[in-house]
Amino acid sequence: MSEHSKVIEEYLLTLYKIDRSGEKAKAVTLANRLETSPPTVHATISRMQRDGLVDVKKSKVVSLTKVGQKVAEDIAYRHNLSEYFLCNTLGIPWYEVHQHAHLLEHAMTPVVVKKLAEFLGNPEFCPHGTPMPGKALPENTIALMESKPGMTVEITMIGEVLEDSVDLMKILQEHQIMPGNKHKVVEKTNVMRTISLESEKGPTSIPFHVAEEIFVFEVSPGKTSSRQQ
Amino acid sequence: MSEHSKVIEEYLLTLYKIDRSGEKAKAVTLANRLETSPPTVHATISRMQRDGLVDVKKSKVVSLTKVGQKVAEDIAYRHNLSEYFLCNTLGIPWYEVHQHAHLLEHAMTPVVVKKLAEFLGNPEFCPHGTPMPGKALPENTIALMESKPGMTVEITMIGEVLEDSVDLMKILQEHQIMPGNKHKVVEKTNVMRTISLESEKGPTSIPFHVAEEIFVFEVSPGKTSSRQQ
DNA sequence: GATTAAAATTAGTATTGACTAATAATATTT
DNA sequence: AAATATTATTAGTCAATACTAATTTTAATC
Repeated sequence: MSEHSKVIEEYLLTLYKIDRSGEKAKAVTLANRLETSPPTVHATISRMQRDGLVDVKKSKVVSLTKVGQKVAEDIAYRHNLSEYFLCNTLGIPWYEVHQHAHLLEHAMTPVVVKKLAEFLGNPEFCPHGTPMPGKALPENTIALMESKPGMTVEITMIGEVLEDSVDLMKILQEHQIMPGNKHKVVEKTNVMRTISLESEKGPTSIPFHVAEEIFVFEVSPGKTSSRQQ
Repeated sequence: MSEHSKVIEEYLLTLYKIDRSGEKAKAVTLANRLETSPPTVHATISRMQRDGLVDVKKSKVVSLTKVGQKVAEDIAYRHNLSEYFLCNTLGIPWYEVHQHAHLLEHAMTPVVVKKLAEFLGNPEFCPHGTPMPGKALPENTIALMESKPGMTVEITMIGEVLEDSVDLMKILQEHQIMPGNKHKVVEKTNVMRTISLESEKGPTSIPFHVAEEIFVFEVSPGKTSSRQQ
């Protein structure tokens, strides 16, 4: 069946995430994301191509084949399920579950996946709001970057690129920038390149580059959350 | 700290189990247990020696160093904890948890181990009755092989070598040969090379070579279990 | 279009972990 | 002790995954 090494699974997952964020995956991107050298990426992608997991176009864009996509979704599901479990069952801090899930995702047999999903009640989102493969974010979801001052927004998802930095995640948690929470967009300053938010817990300043990776939808100020974690 | 590959962790765990069962580990033993070739074992043991994980005596007996022992206990703990979780929390059948734990044991960070142990209430035995490193079996535990007809025995542990065969484990489960259950030793026939047991659930015949790996202690027929799983 | 910057690739190495075939060293048995 | 069987080891390969340094190709900018 699908007996892929940890390394190959990492490549598949990364390609899946890049694709889902709408970008085009080239070897450089992979080298940066996977923190490895371009020659290594080259060799690994060649092997994956040989094994029918990816296609490489003449434009050098790497994309998942049907098979690769299937496997990648499986890994993404295992990752998100692990995060949900670590966060909601074991009580491991929200800001660090990604790190631990990173290992677990490669060590779950189909039986474990199935039984764990049942145990958790088949969650549809990971603790950072990422939908399980097949599921989508609310239709009216936009990047925080696109929001306008005056709006009240509810966080839907913290982009996966942000999850890699535990320090940043810690700060987001401190300021309650977490799925389901509401914040008012106060100001957007091009000079400081930040967006100022305000919630019951106090004010926060989000740099533009981070705001690109935080996803929200507009709500009327008083409404309660429409999504449950 | 301890960044060991899956392969090295497997070797360490196997050495730990061999040692605990009182045997001496030689290269052949490892080759059989790990289902790999003698030259591979030779090369791997050399690397482990180089890295201070094992000692090899002139008699060719391989033993864990202090460091190796420490790491091995850690892996054994992760394995047993995983089994307990898979069995008691997820409800995966007793006879197959070993297989799944085999993968998970290499993918748990210290934080996950700590939090999972807390969640499970710090269990002291795996579902097969193997004590966590540091814990011991009841003092009066003997191999089923050593029991005498007429005795009523309570199962304490199914030896780890047996866990590798799902088919055998299934049979043991069907006959309720599981930790905590009581059976009467009916007969021990050298001709058939089996031990006949009887419990409320019916009679069972255990081949000698299996009886060597099942551990029990004698109880008075009516008594209730002295150990909880 | 020429120059420069960026990306891709090739060449050359290393380590881990695996194998087979052949040989050397121990044990075991007769 | 000699013959046999078992173990251990060496030699020679191979694939996966990594690296650096050098080169080629492609893209971007002047």
